[in-house]
Amino acid sequence: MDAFYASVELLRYPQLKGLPVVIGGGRRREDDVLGRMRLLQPDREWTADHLSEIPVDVFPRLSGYVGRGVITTATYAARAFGVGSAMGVMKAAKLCPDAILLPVDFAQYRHYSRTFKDIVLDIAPLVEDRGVDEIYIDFTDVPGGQREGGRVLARLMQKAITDATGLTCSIGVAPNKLLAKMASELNKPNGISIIHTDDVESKIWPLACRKINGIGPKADEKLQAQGIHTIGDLALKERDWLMQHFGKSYGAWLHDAAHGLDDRPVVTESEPVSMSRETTFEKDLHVVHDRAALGDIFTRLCQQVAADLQRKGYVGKTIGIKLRFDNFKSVTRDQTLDHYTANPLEIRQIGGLCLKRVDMKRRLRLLGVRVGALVKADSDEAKNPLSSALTAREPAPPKETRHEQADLF
DNA sequence: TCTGGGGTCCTAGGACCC
DNA sequence: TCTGGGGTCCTAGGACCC
Repeated sequence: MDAFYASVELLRYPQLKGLPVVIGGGRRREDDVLGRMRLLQPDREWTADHLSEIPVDVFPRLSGYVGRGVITTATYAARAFGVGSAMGVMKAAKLCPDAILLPVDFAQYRHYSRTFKDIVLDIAPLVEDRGVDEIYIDFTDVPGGQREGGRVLARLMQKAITDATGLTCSIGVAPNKLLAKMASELNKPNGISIIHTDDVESKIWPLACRKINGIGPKADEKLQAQGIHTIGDLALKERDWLMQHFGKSYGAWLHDAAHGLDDRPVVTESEPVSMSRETTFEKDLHVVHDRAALGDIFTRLCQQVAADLQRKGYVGKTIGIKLRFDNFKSVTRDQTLDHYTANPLEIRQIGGLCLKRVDMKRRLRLLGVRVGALVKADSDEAKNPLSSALTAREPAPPKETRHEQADLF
């Protein structure tokens, strides 16, 4: 298989190029720079067509920020200050107070995401969705896909995307998904990189292990402790040794990944497994003291997740809740029903039972509701969950660990 | 000044069945 | 009489990704 990995770069203000900019935070509508321009210059029109005319000094800075938001992404100039994705905004503000802070705008991202994916689908039909700004493409059977090792097709896509959206796009080309994704990062932004099997030693092995999609902070820490820093270090380790230290499955995968091996297909269709809604409070809430507020938030989350299910046409039979305490420890509880539902009242009721099984001695910072084990609302399974499981047992009743405080919830 | 929200997949133990 | 083994489902937690 030949794979592309393409990701678009979403910064749309040319006047901010080269400046430290972070996107993230949240809950602050006054961050809307177009709104500020309408106030500053009400005599003329300010729409998305005029983004490039907004003076740099009108954009809000990190320094004034108050809240619990995190950074979604940052420009390279901002990263030079040590600011990066997933970092708390308050911490970023300390590192680089003058950086420009842009709010996340999911409605706009969805729009550009759709355009980006539609353009690629027109050119190459086998596309795997990896979130708003990323896709894998299997171009093995695309006519002309092999010209210049894929570079011609990659350039064509880049041009089509930029013409339609004004966005830049980085593309990696390789024999598989693992290498295509790594290739795409070698030449950002708006680059094209091609990696062949023979290039793994020279182009991949010098990279840090973290660059492999699937090695996160925990695995990396463990690898570092073993003196394994680069992918080359990893490739030198015996398969058996890795399996002993990292588990049979993960160890074998590490070994394959370090050698650039990956046989996962590009998956064009998939069904959702779960849907959830969660929220972090502006201030930690106390189960007793803030009982009414928590109850309202909980009800709203149940309504939201039910609406999501109904809008997308799914029902689920595992209802779960998630709590995060003030010490950042999380717990989850769930319960599986003998039928499927997308009913907010039922989700709320079962979720309430799950809550009672949690020991609430600390203040809460997050509450979430999840519905899993999804099937399509119009499927046979949804109408008669026992039809495909005539021998189904009565699920074991959840442990009756009731906690008095939770009753107040 | 800590640490969002929405997901997927894996592991591991216990229940239960054959 | 102290003792199977395989398979699936349920639950909880955690790693990881975008």
